[in-house]
Amino acid sequence: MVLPREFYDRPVVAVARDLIGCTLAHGATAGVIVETEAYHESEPACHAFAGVTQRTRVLLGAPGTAYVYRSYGIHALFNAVCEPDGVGAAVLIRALEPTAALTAMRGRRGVDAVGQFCSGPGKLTQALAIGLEHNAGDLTSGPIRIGPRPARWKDVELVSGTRIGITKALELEWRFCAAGARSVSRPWPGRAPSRPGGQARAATG
DNA sequence: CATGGGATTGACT
DNA sequence: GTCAATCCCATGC
Repeated sequence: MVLPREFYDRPVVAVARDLIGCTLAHGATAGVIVETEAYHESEPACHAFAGVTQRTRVLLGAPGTAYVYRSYGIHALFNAVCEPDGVGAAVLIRALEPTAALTAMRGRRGVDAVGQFCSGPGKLTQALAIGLEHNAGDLTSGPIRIGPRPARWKDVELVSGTRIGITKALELEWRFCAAGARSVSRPWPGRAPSRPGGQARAATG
């Protein structure tokens, strides 16, 4: 079961929220999405802010397409393109809770702890063997599959915060996470180390 | 054609 | 806490 193209043809922040709790699978490996960030051409942290280039062609393309790019020369980061064709917007998948083929993930990641398999945008692509060759692939018919929330994730509680690792548009609270998720990429911005959840706010919808 | 900058991670102090 | 690895892309000559 795969989410239809219409799911992605909506405001990117709504899609980022709704993707929490959904499943991401490639081959035998799979996990539940527990952390996302939204990016939109209207704000400068988005690659599409500067307009159409060869790099952003996919990002500005049809919703329900994979946008995979290399970060810091090392890591592949996976995004789901959103909003109508011609609008540059995508959801960055930042963390998963691993659910299938954990042995394969362990081998690819080279670490023992399940909590380290997919707790970051570069880690999950390595664990699921998602690479630049998947850029521009169709998420509704290709090898990478995003499915609806399993039953126990139907009413997942969300927290929101500001995005991570960027230098522009720092004020936007476009990062979403499943409350209590263990496999998150980084501590919540501004929270005290000894007080988990300190500045995280419950998402209103 | 040369250069600078990352939507990161892992190792080290 | 700091810092290097490493490469694609956008920009500017």
